[in-house]
Amino acid sequence: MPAAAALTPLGLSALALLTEGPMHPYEMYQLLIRRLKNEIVKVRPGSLYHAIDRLERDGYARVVGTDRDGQRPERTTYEITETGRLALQTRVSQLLADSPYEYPEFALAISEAHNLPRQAVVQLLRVRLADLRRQAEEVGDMITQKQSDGAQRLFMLHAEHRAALLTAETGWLAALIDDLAEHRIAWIDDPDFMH
Amino acid sequence: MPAAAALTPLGLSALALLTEGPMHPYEMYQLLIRRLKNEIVKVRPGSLYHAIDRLERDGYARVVGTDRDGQRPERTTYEITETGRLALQTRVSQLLADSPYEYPEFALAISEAHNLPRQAVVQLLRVRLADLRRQAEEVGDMITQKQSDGAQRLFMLHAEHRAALLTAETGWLAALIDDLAEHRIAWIDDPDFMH
DNA sequence: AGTGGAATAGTTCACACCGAATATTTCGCT
DNA sequence: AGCGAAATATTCGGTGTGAACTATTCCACT
Repeated sequence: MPAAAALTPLGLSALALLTEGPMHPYEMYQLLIRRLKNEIVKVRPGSLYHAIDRLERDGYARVVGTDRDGQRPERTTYEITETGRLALQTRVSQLLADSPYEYPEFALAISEAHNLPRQAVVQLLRVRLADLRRQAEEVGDMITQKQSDGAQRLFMLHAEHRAALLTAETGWLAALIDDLAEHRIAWIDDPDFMH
Repeated sequence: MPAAAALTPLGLSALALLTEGPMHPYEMYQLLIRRLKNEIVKVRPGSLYHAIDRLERDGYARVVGTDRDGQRPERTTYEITETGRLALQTRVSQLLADSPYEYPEFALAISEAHNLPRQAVVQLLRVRLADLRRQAEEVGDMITQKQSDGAQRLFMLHAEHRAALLTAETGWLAALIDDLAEHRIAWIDDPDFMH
């Protein structure tokens, strides 16, 4: 077993599912979609099969047999190993304490925004702001709705987190747009801009 | 020229550099590092060369010649094309208005946190909180320092953005840790937890 | 003056991952 | 009978990463 690189997000999610019992890949796919994990990790069939292969290769999961339902393609069922359980907990711990910086593309966009004229930037940011506000509302609704369904708060933490970030981002962005529109920030297309 | 997929972050950065004049890859690398773009995009020599090849393939940049300094490896100099300028502005516009959701790994970590006992989670989150606070302070210092250097605010926007997000995240996290530590959130290892 | 190790200059390559597209079979409907 | 959707899986090209590789310059120490 060579090296075993860190669990990728999808690998981690798959391994977490195996914690609930043996499963075949397509079943994992279904569950991930049904549980909306799709909002938290990017779930694509192709990537999932690859991720599971790696789990096996690294000794975190093993094949417990293949069956077939009628004449449908054959399914391989996997189960988690002890090493797998350990790896899962280890990785979750790591990520909780210190998830690595992720280079949001928007940061890049602002840092290259000077390639566009001020007014264009203002317009574009207004579009973004509207969109962020919509998302914030969506997440907010989702939370209150689940809450009234009596869902455990434990399972809504990620939504709360997202809500907090969205609020901060909309606030900051609204202020920025204002400063830009009111010429409180010098821009490269100002007549008196110099460097 | 087939299709030309969207500029990747590194491709975009490289193209933006070519805006300032013809350059060879290593020079771009140096500049990116010196200007701390490294904090905004992941800059690795290998990826940069690939990214530049793609710029050329897609007609956004073209070779203007190769020279060599003594017996050092030969360098190829590139310049931006008109299509390239257009593509740059188009992509920046897109990203400003609507950068796609990026699946922060921490969200995944919280949503799998129930695989660990409550106290472990509290401990780990305390570590993260300390780290986030450190980062927030760093960014804050960076901003005030550059400000007193008389740097244009235009070039500090990404730092302001990051500061805003860090503040929100530390605030939310501190509250969460409290709620967890004080048992205000039911956890799977509670004696009376049920679902 | 000579030697050897770090730092700089500049690039290439093999491998791993992701994700879109694409099979292939079977079921449920009309 | 026919046809679209579901079930299940694989293939393949694009991208990024880290190591390796070549060649020079700088500098400390003998």
